[in-house]
Amino acid sequence: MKRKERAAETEAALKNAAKRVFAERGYLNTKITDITAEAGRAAGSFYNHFAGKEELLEALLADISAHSDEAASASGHKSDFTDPEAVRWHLAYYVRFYREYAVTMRAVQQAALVSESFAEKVAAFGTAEMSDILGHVKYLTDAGYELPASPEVSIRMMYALSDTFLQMWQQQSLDLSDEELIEALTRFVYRGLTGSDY
Amino acid sequence: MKRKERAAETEAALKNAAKRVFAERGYLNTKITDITAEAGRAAGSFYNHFAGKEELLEALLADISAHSDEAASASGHKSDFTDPEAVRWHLAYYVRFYREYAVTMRAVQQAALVSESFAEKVAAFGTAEMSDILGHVKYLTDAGYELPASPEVSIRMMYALSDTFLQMWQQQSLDLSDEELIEALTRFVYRGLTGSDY
DNA sequence: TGTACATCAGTGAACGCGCGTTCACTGATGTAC
DNA sequence: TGTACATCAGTGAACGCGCGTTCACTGATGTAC
Repeated sequence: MKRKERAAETEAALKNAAKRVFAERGYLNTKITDITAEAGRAAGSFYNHFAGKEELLEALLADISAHSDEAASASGHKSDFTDPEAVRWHLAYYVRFYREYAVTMRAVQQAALVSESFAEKVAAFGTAEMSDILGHVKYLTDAGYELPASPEVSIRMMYALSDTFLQMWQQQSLDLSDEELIEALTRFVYRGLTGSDY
Repeated sequence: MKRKERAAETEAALKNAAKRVFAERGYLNTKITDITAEAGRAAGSFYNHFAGKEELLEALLADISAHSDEAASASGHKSDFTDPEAVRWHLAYYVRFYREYAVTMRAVQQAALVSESFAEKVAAFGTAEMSDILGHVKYLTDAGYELPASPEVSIRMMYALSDTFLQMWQQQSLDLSDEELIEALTRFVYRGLTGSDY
């Protein structure tokens, strides 16, 4: 079984090389030969493993789902958003997630600009996350808090904020520690949703 | 002077065609021949007016600055952010701006993924807007409000929210009227910045 | 005002570069007997 | 265990497609006299 091992090694090398190269110059700017060169393999080798750049990206995406599924329903999960700690927990989770998979996430977002199928994936991912949170926000309205808009719109604002701000943070390295970042987001979001401070 | 007129007409036709085509399939997906075809001109004609797709985009961007300069320091400008109306005014201004120039703005953002020089333009635009707002936010700290984070970070959160949410709104047409959109943003931002409702 | 020539905007076929993709070949690993 | 053959992962030069860009040409507009 040395053959399959060797193939698996090459496939892993290509995926890791791709992540490095995507991080450096972006998905759209990356040529297939950039990836194979970074991985130290011949150009032709790529096609033993992937039909093209898009399929490689799908493989990277599949890796994420695999890992994040096992971490789902993680311990400490609080769903009552009247408690600022519940909001903080979710944002912290998101920050950790984003940090770990930032390269692939950004690559997928870039691919979505050019490929219909990736655009759909991104949209689906977004709505999945949103429906997750809808229940949490219900605690707020039940407790008499007035959201800034409808629950759906409020959540989308929350995501718009978190997502883009995290991106800024990663790229231009606002010099904020993880804790400061999470604290800033939590305060802004909690205030925005509830209309009151904590 | 019929010659210059004709040239100006063609140039305008190319720019308008480009905007239409960018809106339809995105800047990165657009070929030069897509633009010339949409404009009803021969492919070669393009190069009488622009050195390439990037230069055309720069021309579109220049059009924006030209128009938005004249609208700058517009009437009704309020800078004291302790007044929710001042926040609303700025967000409304931003919404109008974004709606009018959405196509070009999105094209520039896409170009920034692939071109160093456009990435710099985007960054510069962002920091320019930010320094604009810094003074407005000072009213809040002076009045004893506690921002969710440092002024710079707070403003970046405000922009992250507004920018991305507007993009969502444009693309997937959340069915919100202009007024509802502005109201939702204003409440979320005002609450986020001040920690109190209005 | 008329004529001869120059210049310019526009045309579209042709060219050529860049890069994705293929394919004949190599050497190693697996299989059959 | 050994031998002969088959299969497979990897190689990299070559191929060819797509698209940006060029350029010889056309017809119209401008200029000189």
